[in-house]
Amino acid sequence: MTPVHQGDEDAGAPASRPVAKGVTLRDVAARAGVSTATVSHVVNDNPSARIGEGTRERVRQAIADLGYRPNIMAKTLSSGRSQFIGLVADAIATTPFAGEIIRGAQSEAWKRGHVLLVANTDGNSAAEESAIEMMLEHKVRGILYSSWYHREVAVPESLAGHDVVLVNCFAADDSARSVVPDERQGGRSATEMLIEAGHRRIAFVNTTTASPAREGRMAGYHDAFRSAGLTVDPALVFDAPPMQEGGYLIAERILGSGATAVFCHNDRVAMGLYDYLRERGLRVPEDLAVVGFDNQEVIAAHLHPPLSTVGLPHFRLGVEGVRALLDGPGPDRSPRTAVACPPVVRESI
Amino acid sequence: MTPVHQGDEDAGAPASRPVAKGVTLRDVAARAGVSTATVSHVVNDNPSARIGEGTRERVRQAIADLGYRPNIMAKTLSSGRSQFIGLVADAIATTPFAGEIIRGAQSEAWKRGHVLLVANTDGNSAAEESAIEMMLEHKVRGILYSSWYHREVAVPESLAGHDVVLVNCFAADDSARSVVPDERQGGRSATEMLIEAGHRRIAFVNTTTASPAREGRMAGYHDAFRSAGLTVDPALVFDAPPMQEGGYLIAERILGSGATAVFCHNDRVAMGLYDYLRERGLRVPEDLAVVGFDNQEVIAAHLHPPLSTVGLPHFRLGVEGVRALLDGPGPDRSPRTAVACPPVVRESI
DNA sequence: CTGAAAGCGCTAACAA
DNA sequence: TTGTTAGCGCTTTCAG
Repeated sequence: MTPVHQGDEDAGAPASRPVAKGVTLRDVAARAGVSTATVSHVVNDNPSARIGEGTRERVRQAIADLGYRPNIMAKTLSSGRSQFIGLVADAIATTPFAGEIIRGAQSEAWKRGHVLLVANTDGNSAAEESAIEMMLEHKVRGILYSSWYHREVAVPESLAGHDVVLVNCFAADDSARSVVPDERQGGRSATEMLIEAGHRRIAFVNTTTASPAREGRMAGYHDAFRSAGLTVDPALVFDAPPMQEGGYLIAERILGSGATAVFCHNDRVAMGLYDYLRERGLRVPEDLAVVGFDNQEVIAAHLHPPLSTVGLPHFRLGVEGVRALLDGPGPDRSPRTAVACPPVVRESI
Repeated sequence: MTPVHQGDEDAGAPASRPVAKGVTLRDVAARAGVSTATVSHVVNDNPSARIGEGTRERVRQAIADLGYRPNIMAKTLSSGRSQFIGLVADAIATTPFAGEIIRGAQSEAWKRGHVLLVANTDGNSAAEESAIEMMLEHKVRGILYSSWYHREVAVPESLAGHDVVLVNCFAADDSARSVVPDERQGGRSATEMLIEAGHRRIAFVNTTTASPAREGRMAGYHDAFRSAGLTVDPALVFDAPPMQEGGYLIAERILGSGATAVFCHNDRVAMGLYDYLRERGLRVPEDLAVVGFDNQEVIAAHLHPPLSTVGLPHFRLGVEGVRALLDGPGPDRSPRTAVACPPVVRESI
């Protein structure tokens, strides 16, 4: 803002505006006529050192004039604690899911004055090793180990002895804290949307793949029936590969089962189902009410009609991950934190 | 691997395995009976200092025994150069696009021994400012400023004077180098797929939004006709909002135009078109051949039939971005690098 | 309320 | 071929 006179002792200062390059604490101290310690104190608002308002002001001015910017490396080295949190992800672009986890973690880390060191490994364990190595070299405060889909993982050897929290995944032996989506509640919510709309013959297309999602959503489906005083008809429960093709191919059997509504394991399956129905001239929700799972934006919100579904809380998973890391185990914190999957009502019911 | 005897002078070494915590260069030097300089040289394979094979081996051993891990902060501080590259993104999860850019950049940065500091701003300029500030504090070697969709941007003030390359975006005045997709060639490739399949009445559904994509793909569409010795029929060129709804609503007019094929501005438009056709009992490609643009995996690969399209080279955009940054302007490097958009042939033609 | 000084872990001349 | 020795920029007692 203000034109700056470079210190006379600094020959060859290039030009007009404040040069951030190489301005150190010492330079600021010199210009303000105080010691480096004092500058450090005002920069960090150190409470244990009361600085006079006048001095404080002079220092601020000097900082502004010089365009001073603290050197984090030096700060970290000197203080012994870094502001880095590592996040290793097995995917980053395959689905928006991983991206949401990263966004959540980043947002929370940011708020608490930390910065995220992200590495994606694409599931390659060599890449994973070097990512972890890199993070450790940067003296990260801890590591978030995440998966783009909810599953059990083996925590890498190299992470032993470090502060780790598993995000969207968990260790069989709970050797590390973890934050996961509440699949069961999600399955229940999905089913309840249909029950509340008056449906009784509600089919469920589960995935063919063993996974926490498969078990959890199934349990939730049962929960919903039970607490509504209804009973599940096993003839209404199907298995299909968790993708468009799966939904498309199972459609005929669903129609044949006499179901008036169907809860699909995920949005892609629902999409395949839509395709089949449309080809037969059938309408959603008049001929068949549909609810999905995942809330994959590209799909769910843009189908005809827009698909009611249950969201996977990836963003919050990221947030809770860094909280768990930064706040430590805590007294009332169980090793596994379950984050709710929110129902998203659109027009397919 | 091998049980370790902690140095006798180090009282209270906790236990069994090598403790990475707090092992410094000096510790290694002591154990190997050499100076810290020597250790530094072998750790960095410093060519300007020839170290005897014996010494080298002893040092390696000491490193292994102690579980030594270099402290990057100290290294950076001391050497004056960091290995960080900043990447500011305006989205990270909204579409897989941004994710691909990040993946590409990360992959290339990694190869060259650098680590990416990613920040997503969600288009919020306050967030952007603090992200940039953070990166500058970390003394990044340079900054990649990216957009999830191809567009013109205003390079933030705060980036002035720093090494910047624009990824998937560009500055009107070319004040910074940039790497962008070759929309024109993409549009041409899309059209050519159809021409080569024998189509002559090829409709084009462009977007209603002014953008490099709109201009470029349109130019490419014309290019393809021209070089095939054909002429464009203006009655076959439509505009529609670049989403499912757009494709769905424009479908009737396309059908009415007598086109046998259509090039859609993007995959989502193609998806909407598919919806309409299916409802009318029409078939792709028999009744209408369709090609999209973007190659949005979730959509294109899973439509019935799978959609032929043109890919947006996000991964390579990321790669080229860090190359441009690390390799500098170079002699034969123009301010804007265009990366090819590869045609992806599936079954809709 | 403010300053002096000893490092944090590593690199890079320069000596030996 | 290897060791000595200044720092890099900042934090943090401990004095004054």
